[in-house]
Amino acid sequence: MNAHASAPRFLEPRHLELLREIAARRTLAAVARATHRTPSALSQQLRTAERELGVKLVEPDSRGVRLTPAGQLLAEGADEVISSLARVQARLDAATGAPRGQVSIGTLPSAGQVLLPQLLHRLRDTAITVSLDDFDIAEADFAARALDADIVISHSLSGEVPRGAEGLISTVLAREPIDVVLPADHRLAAQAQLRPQDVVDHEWIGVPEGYPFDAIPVAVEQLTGRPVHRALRLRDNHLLEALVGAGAGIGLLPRFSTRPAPGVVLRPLVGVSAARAIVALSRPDRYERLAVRTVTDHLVGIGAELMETYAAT
Amino acid sequence: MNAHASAPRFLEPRHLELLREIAARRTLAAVARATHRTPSALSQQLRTAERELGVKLVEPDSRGVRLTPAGQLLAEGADEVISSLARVQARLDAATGAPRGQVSIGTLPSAGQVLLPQLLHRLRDTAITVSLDDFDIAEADFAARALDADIVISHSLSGEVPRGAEGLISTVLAREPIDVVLPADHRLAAQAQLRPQDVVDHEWIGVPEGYPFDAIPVAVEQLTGRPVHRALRLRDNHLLEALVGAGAGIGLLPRFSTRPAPGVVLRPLVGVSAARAIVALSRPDRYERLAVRTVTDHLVGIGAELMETYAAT
DNA sequence: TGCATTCATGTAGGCAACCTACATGCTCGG
DNA sequence: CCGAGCATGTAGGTTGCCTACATGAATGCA
Repeated sequence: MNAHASAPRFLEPRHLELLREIAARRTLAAVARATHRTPSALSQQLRTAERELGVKLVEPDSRGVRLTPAGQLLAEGADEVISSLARVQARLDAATGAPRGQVSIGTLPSAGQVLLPQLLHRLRDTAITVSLDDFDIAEADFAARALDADIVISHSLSGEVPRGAEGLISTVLAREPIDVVLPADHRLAAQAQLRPQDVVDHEWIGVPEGYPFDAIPVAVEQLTGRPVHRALRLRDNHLLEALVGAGAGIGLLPRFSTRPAPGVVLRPLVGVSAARAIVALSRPDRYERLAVRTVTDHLVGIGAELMETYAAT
Repeated sequence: MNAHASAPRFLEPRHLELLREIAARRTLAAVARATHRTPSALSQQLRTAERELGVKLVEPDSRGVRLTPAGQLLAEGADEVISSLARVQARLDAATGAPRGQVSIGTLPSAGQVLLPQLLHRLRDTAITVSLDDFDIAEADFAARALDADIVISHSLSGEVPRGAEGLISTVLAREPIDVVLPADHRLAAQAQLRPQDVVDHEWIGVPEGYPFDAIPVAVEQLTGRPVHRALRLRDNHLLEALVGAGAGIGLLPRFSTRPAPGVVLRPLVGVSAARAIVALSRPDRYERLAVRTVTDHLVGIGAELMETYAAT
């Protein structure tokens, strides 16, 4: 653990980032998958880092590896260094005028559907390119995606920031009402708006437990003191809409991203808090990049336009 | 100036440092000399940096180069990044227990003579190695040496920090009286201490103009209103002492670093400020390194011991 | 208690990056 | 007008990083 061979002038950001990734993902293989490299490459990098620094950075730990205290220290320092690098780069980009580079976005399908077409339009003729991933997951899992993507478009019904997003930069893009979706010939369709006691005794099509939308039927149950019967639990909004149209029950859909099909109608739900916050999440060091900030700013603008559009109607 | 080819994940510290060096040294050839590389290597690095960033960083400027605004921006950012890297490294070193690496010291010969033997002794059995350079130069030139060395041991008669050392970390290591050196059989040798009017009319052996010690005869001239006659101007203290012993005149020597030869004696000079501050200078980013701080701390300790030793006698 | 899965790590070879040596061309000063 | 000093280009060697593949260890399930 001695015999350090002519250490390079600097601690290498490459190594720091690797350590941070290991700290976050717990296993070399996971880091390798996330960074599109082989575990072998990472293992070799670790060894050269250890050789350069003269310290052990990882230890075997059952099936995987564990950071040594020294490794952990560097992993923590990584944020500081990488943020500083990104800050300088951002200043350069700002001076050069045009932010550049690839911004990776992970998004809910429903929110992405209304936000991203506009975004791509706005990014046309800029040096920013976008890579996309989409997923529909439990509220608490959105934060984990901020490891992979520069910006995660998530939603929260519990407040302004999704659970688990502590330590992330979170920006509210819009507040979107969640409406009740009914067959057009449903008895309740005659009412302009619906109260909890109107809907509690009908057959529901819900979402899996832990999914944000589930907060609404839960609130209805608490308010009325009666159980909501969820006949089905689905993730995909369009599938749900189709089933509602087929008379399988009533459901909930976000207002902006739903253009009701002929057989169904949307009705506002009043008397419980029935809205979601659409929130962009970023890890602080990723948010230092000007391109990332720029995209986030655009998303804020698009969200504001969206709310205006619907407020006007 | 477009067509950026898959920029690496990070701004490279290597490039930032290069730009900072160019900002400081004004010419590629000078940087090449200072970093022991060829100008060609630097030129190529610049081109790759420009390719990666998609910005021109330098422009031809008469015989040399000049940083573009973008280059200047990055050169300024370099301090931030490199300091941050060094800070993390310092934390690692502190945790590992032992600071490591090479610390380059540039020093005055006289101060080095009394400080460095002790320093090397203290660094025995540590992982710190020292490289040395020595020079005897004008007070205002010491700061420039902080570009090359991690620690510059300099001195100032004008105050606590040498002129030109703004922006550098400066640490006072010791205050050393400057005594008058006389032939042992000189008439003034009978006095325990000497006043300006005692010495002004004798033949002096001085230092080149601008050198710190010259401040003392200048003060004597101002105080007495009479000119000091400098028969010779020398840099080397031992040479001066030998010539004083040979009766060529009287001179000034720092007390700690002079062990008077048989034929000469030292006498304190009172009535003017006759002392120098021995000061360690470091560029802030270099000072972030734990090894550099450790060596500086040792120097402070050695300086304190030195003053105690002389106060006791 | 096997047996497949999931890790980490080692080796060999390709590919790109960096540097030196050398040559060329430009700019200034005598 | 010529030489000194500087930047830049090219060719070639060396090093470093990564993939592909093989090995070995630990885990969890039948």
